[in-house]
Amino acid sequence: MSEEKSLNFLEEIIENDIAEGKNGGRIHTRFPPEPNGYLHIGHATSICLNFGLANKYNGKCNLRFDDTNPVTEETEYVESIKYDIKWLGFTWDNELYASDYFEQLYGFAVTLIKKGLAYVDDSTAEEIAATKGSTFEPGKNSPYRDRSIEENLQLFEEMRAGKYKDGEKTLRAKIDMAHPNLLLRDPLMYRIKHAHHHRTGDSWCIYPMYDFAHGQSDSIEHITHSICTLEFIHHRPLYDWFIEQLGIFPSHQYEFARRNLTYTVMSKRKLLQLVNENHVTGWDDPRMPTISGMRRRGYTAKALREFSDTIGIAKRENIVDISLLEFCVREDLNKIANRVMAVLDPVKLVITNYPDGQEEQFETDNNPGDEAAGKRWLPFSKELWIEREDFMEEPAKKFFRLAPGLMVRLKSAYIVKCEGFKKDDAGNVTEVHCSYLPESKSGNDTSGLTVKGTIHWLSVPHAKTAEVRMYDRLFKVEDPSNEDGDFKSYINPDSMVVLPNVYIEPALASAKDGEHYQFMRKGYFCVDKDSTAENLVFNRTVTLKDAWAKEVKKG
RNA sequence: AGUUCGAUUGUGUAACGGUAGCACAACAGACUCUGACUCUGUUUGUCUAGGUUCGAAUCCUAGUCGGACUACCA
Repeated sequence: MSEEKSLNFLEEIIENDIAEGKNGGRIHTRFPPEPNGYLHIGHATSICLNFGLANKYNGKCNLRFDDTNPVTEETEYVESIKYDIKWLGFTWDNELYASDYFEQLYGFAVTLIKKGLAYVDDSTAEEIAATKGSTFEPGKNSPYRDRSIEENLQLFEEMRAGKYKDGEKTLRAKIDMAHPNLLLRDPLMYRIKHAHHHRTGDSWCIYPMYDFAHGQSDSIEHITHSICTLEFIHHRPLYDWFIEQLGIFPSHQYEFARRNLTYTVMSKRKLLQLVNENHVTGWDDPRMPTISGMRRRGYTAKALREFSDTIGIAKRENIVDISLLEFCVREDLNKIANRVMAVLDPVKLVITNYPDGQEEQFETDNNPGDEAAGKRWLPFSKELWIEREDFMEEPAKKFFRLAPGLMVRLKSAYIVKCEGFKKDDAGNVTEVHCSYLPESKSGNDTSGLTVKGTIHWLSVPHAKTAEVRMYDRLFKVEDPSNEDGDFKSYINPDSMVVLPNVYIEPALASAKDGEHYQFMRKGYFCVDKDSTAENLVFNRTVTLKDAWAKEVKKG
């Protein structure tokens, strides 16, 4: 496969810029999160994009926290964001903060005042909103719009000095109240907030608006390609206006369409609701589309990067099928996860012709696709646990498992033939009775038989137990945000089903937090951080593809 | 209404005037000591209407549909 991978539209722009010698061929991107929440899969895409582009074109990528709103931002979020980026496999060139530029930004504001391009406004928030106009109506000039430069300078200085209360005054850019782009109708540059900032403490009581900080921060850092999502496209003319009036480095912003995923929600507001209203256990609940949640669920960084690569990047609205994400997760886990046996819904299998009290050990591959993963031993005895669904009293068509008269291979052990079963008064099968073929021993099979089915099993006296949390998609509908009514009414009630007593191989008892396993024929699972010495907890990361389930569905 | 971005199979993304391709999903089959993995094959697409051209997903015109914008949030 030597075919060239085609370029996405950002790579095309970058390669053109390099070809034309723009910025001396230098490429510098940045990832600019606000430290007011946890990163989600949408951010992961942006991280992969920005860091990936820098890597590909031998450039640099900064991590810059856009921390211009002290009320919502916290150091805790800074730490979680840094952790997630590192975990995803990326390293930033500089760790920066918009708050590092507060003094410089203040200077920019003074410059604009002196050029007659900014003014202090005494209007209230309501008055400003009321005079903003609308998409079909121009706005009205503020009565304070024509204050003298000297007066503006003095008032702005007093704002900084703490002479005024929150909301009493703002600094606004003097652009055009009739501009067709609402964002250019004298946008706010500074507001008063007597609030403690996570980094600058109490040294400021005025804070720049995002729009007055973001573009200039990029400029200060000499970012060549400032990449963000489409909803900021209307802000670009404003950033360009500030940059031009200030005569500073012309960073250029490029916008791409944010990625949406089926069966989930992505907005911070909605995710926050899920957490606050206890629909999930926290930001890192394995059902959350947060990076921390997916990590806990057992998704790997490699799978997330692969997913990001595969879905590509464009400008049209989209909703990516979550099965693609799941495919990427399986693809990676298939390579790295050791196979083990676990019986989730047990029924006892008794081998009638196996001697009482006899035990054997069978050797089996940890990963048949990876010799280096090694082998392990499985204890075997007369009584085994098997999966309840692997037995049918009256077998369906194409059912290749156990039913009276049918044979299966016990994985890595013997071929057994079902001779009968026992039921309780309620009609539930309590025991399956089989005979085994001693000459069919795995690895040394002289029986000459081939059976269609192979099932997993666990020796009753040797099996240990664990708690298993079976996760499924969080919502019942593809696009919960687009349905009528409250998105939360579409939560999947079965998104987490806890199995408190699952049988596992004895070797699994020492599994460690975060380890990935494939429970053969059942799916990929990982050890949850809630595990204790007494109670091991596994999360189901994702199921295996299941052709039989499809067959059953078809009826 | 204004500004602005967009429209290629069920989903995502290519094709840069010259055979509409790739991945996922779906379907059919092969293989299988995991009904997994792997492999093979199949179905489904250029928003509409005009125009330019030997030739249009691509260029032009007009329309249609969808998104975003009217926070002292980012």
